[in-house]
Amino acid sequence: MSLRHAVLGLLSEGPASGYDLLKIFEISLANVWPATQSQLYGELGRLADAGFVTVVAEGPRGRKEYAITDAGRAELHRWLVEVEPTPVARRSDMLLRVFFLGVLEPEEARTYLRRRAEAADENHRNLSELRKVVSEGEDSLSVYGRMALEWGLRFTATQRDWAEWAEQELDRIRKPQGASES
Amino acid sequence: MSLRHAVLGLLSEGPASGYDLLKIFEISLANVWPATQSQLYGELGRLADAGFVTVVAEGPRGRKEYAITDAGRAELHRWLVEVEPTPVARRSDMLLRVFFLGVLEPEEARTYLRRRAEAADENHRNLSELRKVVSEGEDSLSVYGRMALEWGLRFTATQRDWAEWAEQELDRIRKPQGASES
DNA sequence: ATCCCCATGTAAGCGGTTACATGATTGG
DNA sequence: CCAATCATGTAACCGCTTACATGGGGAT
Repeated sequence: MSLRHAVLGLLSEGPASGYDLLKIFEISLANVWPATQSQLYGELGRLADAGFVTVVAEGPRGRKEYAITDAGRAELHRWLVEVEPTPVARRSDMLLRVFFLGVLEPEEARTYLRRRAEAADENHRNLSELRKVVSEGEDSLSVYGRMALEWGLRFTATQRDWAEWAEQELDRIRKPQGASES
Repeated sequence: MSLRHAVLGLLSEGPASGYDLLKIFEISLANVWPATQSQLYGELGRLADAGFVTVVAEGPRGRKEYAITDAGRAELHRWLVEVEPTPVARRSDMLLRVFFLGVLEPEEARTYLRRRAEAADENHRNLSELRKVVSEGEDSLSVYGRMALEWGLRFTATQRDWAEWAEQELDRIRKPQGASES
């Protein structure tokens, strides 16, 4: 149930409409907690029912501006300090495929790992670009967002290095210990 | 829809019952693709309907032994070589919290990051232990399982290092560039 | 006999994705 | 006036989690 806390977190910086929040999700939280329009409006309704947010203004086109309440702030704080984060990579179909590499031809397995390294490297480059773009901005979200971005950079680098190592490892597996050529 | 391919992958090593598969999930795939009993039996039924597996034997207590079919093997192969793996860490409530570290007292934020480092280190130690346990075993699942385990080791180490870096970074954020003490 | 393990199944609920649906307002 | 954008909402579906439910068979 993190979407609700993502919303509370964003509203803790100031009031916003569902539409505003959606934009913020797209530009700044997209890489850590993507949310769809559908989900967002639903959650805002539930948050209002629970008393964690209230409608503070109504604008044109039925626009509703929400603000966080004291109860909402308390809930956000509780989530931040008391709730243990869920393990990051609990499910990975990328690693699941690794378990079954044995059913592939050696060449196919190699290609798979090679592609993992390339994909990781591409992600890494994209994040590097993103860092340049967001390097200004002294608001809280930007400052801590860069901290999260650093995680992404390190993570993708690790992923790339592992995939390259694993590709090497394939040879070791097929040509075991004592094997000498010729 | 990776559960079905996890099942196909396991059955590609030989026939097994739902119960057998459940045990294998618990001991070897638990860290990459956990599955519950409930899910597993449902999926086996659907796989049979789709013609990817068949019941090859019935044992005591209603036990049904499933084997993969040629169509199942083809589907497994297709999934392995053609389907792009989904990005590993698409959602992270651990990183989501990082975005909102600004709402906490400096001391609380520091505690949060410290705990991340500790948790990562603990995971790292657990995986190191696991590696000792599974270091034998020359079957395909063990060999490639160790490759996946190496990913876990590198990943948890990166996570720990990042959290330690981020904790340092907190100071830099609160005491900006030109600030001198006294 | 009894207890533990083997063994399979069903149902409710939750969060997320995709698609559908509608309409107002503003800028060129 | 027309298009793009603002703006909110509903419904169907899918996979995962938790809990419930039932019963047979082997070991001591």
